[in-house]
Amino acid sequence: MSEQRAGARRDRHRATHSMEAVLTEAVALLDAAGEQALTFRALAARLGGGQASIYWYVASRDELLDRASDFAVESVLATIRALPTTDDPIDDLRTIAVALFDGVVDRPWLAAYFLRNTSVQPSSLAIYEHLGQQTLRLDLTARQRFHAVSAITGYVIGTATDLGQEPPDAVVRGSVTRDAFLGQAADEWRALDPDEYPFVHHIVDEFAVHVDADQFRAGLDLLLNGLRLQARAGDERPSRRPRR
Amino acid sequence: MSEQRAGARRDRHRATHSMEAVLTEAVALLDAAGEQALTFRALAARLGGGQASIYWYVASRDELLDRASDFAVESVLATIRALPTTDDPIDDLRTIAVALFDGVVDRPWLAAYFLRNTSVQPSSLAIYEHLGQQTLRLDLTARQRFHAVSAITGYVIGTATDLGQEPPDAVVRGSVTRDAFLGQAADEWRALDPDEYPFVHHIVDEFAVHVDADQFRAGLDLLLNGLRLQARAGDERPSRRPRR
DNA sequence: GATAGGATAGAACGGCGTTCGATAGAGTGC
DNA sequence: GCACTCTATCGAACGCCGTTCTATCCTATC
Repeated sequence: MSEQRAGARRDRHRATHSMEAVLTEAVALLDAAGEQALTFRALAARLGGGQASIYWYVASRDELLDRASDFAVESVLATIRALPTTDDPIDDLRTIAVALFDGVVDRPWLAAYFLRNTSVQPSSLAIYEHLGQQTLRLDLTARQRFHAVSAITGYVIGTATDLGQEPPDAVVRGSVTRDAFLGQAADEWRALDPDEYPFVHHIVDEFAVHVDADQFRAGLDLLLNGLRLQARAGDERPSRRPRR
Repeated sequence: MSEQRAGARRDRHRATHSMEAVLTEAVALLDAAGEQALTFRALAARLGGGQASIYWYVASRDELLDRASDFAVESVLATIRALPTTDDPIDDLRTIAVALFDGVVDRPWLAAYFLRNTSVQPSSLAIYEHLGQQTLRLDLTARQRFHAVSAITGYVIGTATDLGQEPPDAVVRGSVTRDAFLGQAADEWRALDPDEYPFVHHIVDEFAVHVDADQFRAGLDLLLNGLRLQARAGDERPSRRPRR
């Protein structure tokens, strides 16, 4: 019995991890307080072990960040895979883009991952492929398809990074509502010289009440309408097609 | 004379800075080796003084980064201000967007700044205003203009961040050309299962020879064509206009 | 039982941002 | 000429960070 007690006492300061546990806790830290909150000390504390142990699973903090990000992207990919398809490839592109946006906008660290590793990691490449397959159903050249998918991902990730910014101070703590915060920023805009900033004054009321998701959707529709136009142009010009 | 020598000796280990010198050297460090190369120790060494002195000009590293970024954006803004205008507001939007892209794509740290401070800093707000003024010449609602300008900035900054990534290893040192690097990535794509990745195989040849600036321009044109379409629709529907 | 290797941890190192207290020099009032 | 103030600078230290080194425990295998 004394040996058992001694063993139990030893176990108390000895933790057992696993790759999945490491990544899950890393994602939890990232979600809680952003990229800079992911430290080996904080992660080790969550796992109940020492910092050095984490190095058995990853070689560096950069690799930890990459693996944790890819881990999170996998769930976004699963969502996208489960989306239904319609007979309109443009609509399907929109659906996929919205799903990608939704999966990234609340996780700024994830957006940075997409921008960090362009099409190197398997999950992000799979998302790229999913978008691309919809363009195969449109009458476009290979180059136009390449450009279209790159444009969509650039727009989605860029906008998600922009809109995903956490408000500077106290909106998170609930002491200030999002509307109040927007209203304050709008007031600063209204204080600008109207002759020098006519556009800012023109849209400040829209800005004050805007919804991020609507803003994203509106820009996405501009892009997709442009793409639809391009596909129709290809459709109506038989000279671009192989001779019959 | 002995007093003069003593004074000169004292001056030798006493540096005099200025806000402009601090920001200039900070930008030089950022350009040379990216955001993480901007350390107070490295900056102090460049300025020939102590680290603590820098805190007289900025309160923190974050503020240093913000001020250095705004300092750099000012030159982009100057470029944009000097651009000529035509009778086609869409063309002018394109010109401004390209200038913004060019000013940001070679400076990943600048793109991060745009994503960090959405329309808080004066220079980026001025660029926003410049884009917006072109939309005032189009037949759109205030909301449509707000969405259009947000979409353009999101696309430009997002794409610039993406394409501005420095190649992982040795392209910078010149040991590997950009084409060879692209070719290697393309070969990895070609090794994927064609049934699972039909789109990647479809566009891999375009990817292997693509030019970043062309890719950006193509996506921008999709966005602007969508916007032109929207403006024309507003033009052709008098019911949307005030009754005569 | 002995042995090998998978898995864990303590302690330390150097680098980082930041703070503190001291102080040199330039300007000001008398 | 002198005391005083304010601007600008600096060395030294603190605490946190990623990372490494080394020692150890635990488990499976023979």
